[in-house]
Amino acid sequence: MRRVTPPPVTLLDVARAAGVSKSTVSDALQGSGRVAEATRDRVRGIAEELGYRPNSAARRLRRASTGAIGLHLPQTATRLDYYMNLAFGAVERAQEGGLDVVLLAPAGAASGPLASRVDGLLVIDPEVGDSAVPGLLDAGVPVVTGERYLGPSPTPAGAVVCDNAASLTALLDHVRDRGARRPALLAPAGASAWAAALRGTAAAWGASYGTEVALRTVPFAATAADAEAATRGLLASDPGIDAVLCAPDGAAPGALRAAAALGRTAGVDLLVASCVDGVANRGANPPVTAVDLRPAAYGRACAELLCDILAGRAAPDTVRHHTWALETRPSTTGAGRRPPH
Amino acid sequence: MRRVTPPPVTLLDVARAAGVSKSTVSDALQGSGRVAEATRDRVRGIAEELGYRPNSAARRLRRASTGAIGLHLPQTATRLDYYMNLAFGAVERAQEGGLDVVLLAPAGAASGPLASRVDGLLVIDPEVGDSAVPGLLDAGVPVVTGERYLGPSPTPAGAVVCDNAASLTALLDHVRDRGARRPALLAPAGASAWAAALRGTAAAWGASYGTEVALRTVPFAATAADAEAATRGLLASDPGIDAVLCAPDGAAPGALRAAAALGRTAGVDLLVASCVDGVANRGANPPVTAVDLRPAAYGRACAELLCDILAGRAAPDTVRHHTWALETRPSTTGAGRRPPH
DNA sequence: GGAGCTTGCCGGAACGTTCCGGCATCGCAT
DNA sequence: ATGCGATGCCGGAACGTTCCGGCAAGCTCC
Repeated sequence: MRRVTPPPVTLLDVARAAGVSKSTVSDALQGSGRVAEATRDRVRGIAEELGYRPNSAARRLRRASTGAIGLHLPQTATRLDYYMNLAFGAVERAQEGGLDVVLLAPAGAASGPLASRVDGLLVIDPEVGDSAVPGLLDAGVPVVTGERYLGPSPTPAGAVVCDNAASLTALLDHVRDRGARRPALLAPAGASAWAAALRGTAAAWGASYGTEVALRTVPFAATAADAEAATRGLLASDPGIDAVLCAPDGAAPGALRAAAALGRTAGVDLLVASCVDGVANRGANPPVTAVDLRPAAYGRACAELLCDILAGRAAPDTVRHHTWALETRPSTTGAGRRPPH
Repeated sequence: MRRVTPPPVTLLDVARAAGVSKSTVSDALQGSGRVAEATRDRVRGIAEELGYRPNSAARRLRRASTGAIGLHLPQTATRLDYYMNLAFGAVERAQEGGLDVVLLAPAGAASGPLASRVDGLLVIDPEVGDSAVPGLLDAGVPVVTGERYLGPSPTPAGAVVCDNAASLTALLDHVRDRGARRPALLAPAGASAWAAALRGTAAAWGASYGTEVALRTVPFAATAADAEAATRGLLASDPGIDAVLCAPDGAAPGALRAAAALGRTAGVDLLVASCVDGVANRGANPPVTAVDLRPAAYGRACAELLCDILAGRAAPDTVRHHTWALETRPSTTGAGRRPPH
């Protein structure tokens, strides 16, 4: 069997091997202090040769920083590949800044002394109803939220926001352009900034066109079954509806099912679109038009802002904007047009 | 503005407040050493009152353990909610053992001194082609893999495996039971244990029934489009095929699309099932029969094994088994039966 | 040629915890 | 009384790093 503990090489080992003091080694490797270039190179070489790996616990203790950031995702995230993409984007960017990302349990409560385990926190789509969020905002470390937090009290140190009003408007304009006159919105429940923006925008858009966007509330992470039921209800109470915009990721196929069951042709008779893109939309039949929030890039942006704040490169209370893209697919072909291909 | 640094309470502060030494405080809080019950309670109370939070960097330095485990997911995982569920299961269980989970970047290469940042590693569905895996197996910390690693060299300290042969057999038996006589398998590319088991099982099952299970290779994390193309190809080359088992998560809707496009009725004319359950299957039209690998429980099991190994409760080289469940849905109703409901 | 500056390096303290050995004190049996 | 083990607590060292003050040696400049 291999050695259980291949004895770790410390700074002192390198120092001895190089015939200098540990301070010099530290300075040489860190690029700090005053060290002759020749010495620096020599020390670097020896460290490399010995396979020196700095002990991160010691470093963290001394520097009073943990070298890690926490990532909190909505409790309901587990069904959405959207958040997986976002998480990996964040990990990638954090790594570039030398930071680890520790995944926080959605339940959140039982975790220990958060402040001593992470230097900062990424809180994605914070919902007012999420009991873990206040604790996170108050953990004593800088917090960057993905989307704003609408709850009371502690202001996060930063936020990266999407222009949800603009994206829903674009979606509504798009289905209108494809012939829809009575669009409906399956709006997410809960008090997230996203949900609030969508509801407000639907009302505003309706007002500006002299029509009203029918609203139906579905769970934050609605399933296809939720969307199907909501769509059936919607069409039952108002058969004139000719487009269903489905807010949550992954639920749009349910709207397609409802359409089929009610004898409507999705994409022609009844346009269907989703406010969040994801694998379920691309794989649906027909594929569903959606707003691509570019989750990986979103994750990167959040991590980047947190890195910048931690490094003092960005002021606290910085707000940055993240851009989206409209992915047009056959589910919004419209009656007057031939389906592509 | 709030104080930037609400001065951290150390062991020494508690000791002073309690009128004892720091050793006693440490012993009292850890439950170690010999401390009078009365003292222990008093110290606990004071620590609580002062809001004492142990500094994890110091603790880790002293204990020579990091208090964290790393989690590596396949590079292609970002599109699959399956891995998100698995990850959260692992986080939950790790937290019960007092461990943080740090998410490793799929690319993996650029990471620093892994061994000093984590006490152990979870490597899920390790593919031979994944260049990050050998480095992880050789990082000098215990590794638990989810599914076996088929590559050469370093043996992981533990593994949690699924009986993929049994689950695919169950799926094949199920479609046969529903009338299918010429099932086909959309098998994943790549050299993972999962892919290997599926191929082997398909061959064995075919042999035992005197028929041959047609094979078509699709990417490890195939999209619906991949599955659609593969299904078309399959049916073109052999129109007698009456069931398509789609290995990768999220791809089965493509098989449904292909069926529709070729004038077959999915669930009746052509049975469709998936070897991995996920939101895409549940939301498809019709919903797709699948093997539920219970990813959250799987993640828990992996984390639990690693915790046990780290705590010395499980021997190195332990292998544990994880159970699956067959989720029967309308996509495999079969010709002879009425679709449910 | 001495004052004053810069350069290159070093020693030691500190970060906050855990853990080991040691020292009183006390009770109990001899 | 004396010995002795158990109990309760304490002091100090150690973990490996960073960072600050300091000290020689060499340089410049009048």
